[in-house]
Amino acid sequence: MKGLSPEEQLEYLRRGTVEIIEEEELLAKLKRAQETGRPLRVKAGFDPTAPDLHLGHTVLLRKMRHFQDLGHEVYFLIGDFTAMIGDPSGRSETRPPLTKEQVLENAKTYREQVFKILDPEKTKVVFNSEWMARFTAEDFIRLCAKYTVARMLEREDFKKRFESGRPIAIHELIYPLIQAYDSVALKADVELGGTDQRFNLLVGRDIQREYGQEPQVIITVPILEGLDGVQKMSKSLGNYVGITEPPREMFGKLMSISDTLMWRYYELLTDVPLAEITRWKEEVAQGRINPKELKMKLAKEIVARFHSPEAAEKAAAEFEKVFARGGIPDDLPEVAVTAGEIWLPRFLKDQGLVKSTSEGKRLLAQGGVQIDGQKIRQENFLLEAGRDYVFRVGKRRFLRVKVS
RNA sequence: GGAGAGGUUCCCGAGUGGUCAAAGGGGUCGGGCUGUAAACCCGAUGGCUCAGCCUUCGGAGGUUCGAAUCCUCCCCUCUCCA
Repeated sequence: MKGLSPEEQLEYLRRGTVEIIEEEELLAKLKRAQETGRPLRVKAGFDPTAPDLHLGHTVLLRKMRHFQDLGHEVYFLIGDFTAMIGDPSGRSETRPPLTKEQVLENAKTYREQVFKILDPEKTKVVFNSEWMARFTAEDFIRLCAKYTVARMLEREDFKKRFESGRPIAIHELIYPLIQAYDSVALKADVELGGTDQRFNLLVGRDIQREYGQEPQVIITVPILEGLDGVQKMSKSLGNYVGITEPPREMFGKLMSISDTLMWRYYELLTDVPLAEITRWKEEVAQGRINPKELKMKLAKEIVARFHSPEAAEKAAAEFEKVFARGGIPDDLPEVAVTAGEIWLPRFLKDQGLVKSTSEGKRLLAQGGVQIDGQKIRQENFLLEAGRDYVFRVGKRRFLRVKVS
């Protein structure tokens, strides 16, 4: 990777980005890095409140990794100081401030998860409290003096709120300045962020200039759509694939995405060459490839990355068995019970297969409950001694019941 | 500080004294069709010891045979004026 020319590096980095401001500057920096042998300092900030990473976060992490593969230095910035302020980007609810212990705990989780993608050798984890905690009131006012209210109000959401008379707390206006100052403190050459960070990243350029530094290049990456294909992937929307999820879950979730979304995931979550993806699209359009095959391939690749190739193969085989051939999973949860007549709504609830007896009744009535492959609709069932039954509720909930 | 609007079931949003566990839409779940894709069709969507009962309409009281709907106080959000 290090053998690439600056032009080739730029090409490599361009994939899956929305915007690079400015490309010429990046090229110049890449050239200089190669000439001087001094790698670029690449920064990306993370909020210490959300240490549970999902595939959406990995779009950015992968871009960071790309820089590392090219020999550059990545600063994984944990915004513990800024967490006290709360980034106003997007939502409006205030977040509770975190304690030092919580921050450290979250940072630990970050490290565990993030290095599934980043190269630990080339990653420097830093906290902005390192420099912000020492920031004096005087420093702070000097920083504030370098930007104007009018410019701050150029940001889309501030502008809208201001024009419609909705409140903008002053600390919200400060946030971009602090983030920008982080770039000064780190002497960042490049800052990466999602498209929703665009404005903040741009402020970083201005502030660096004010402090006599060469402005950072900013690179924005798309916000990944969640499993629904519409809204951004997020834990609270429940449309995410967490990177610590078990292989089976990961695989199943990825198989349920739409074909359109599959292309998007290929582009942003894998290193499959774009030319290859384009070719596949044509072959699918011509009916020469069943998109399902490509989706399996995608799911396998992602599971393999976060678990192992073996785990991926196993997940794929089991998926085929259970969903394509109507079989049952290899290892399903088991319970031992005594023989007798049971009332299914209660039984299903007690076994955790449904949330309430009412839900159990509903599913039964709707044909969503199977025992040994037979749809069961009546609420009472006789468990015979010495037999095993396999319960299936909905598409994916299974339970083996051993009766004695 | 003053004036006004509003807080409804996961979300949006109807509902102004009984026929309201509460319209409609979204989401979700189940079934059908499939490739656990999309689209589409059907159904469900508070809980329970389930033809009945219990708990829900910001909170606490009150009026009434009966309240999400009326009254009182409180909490919260928003708009306008200062």
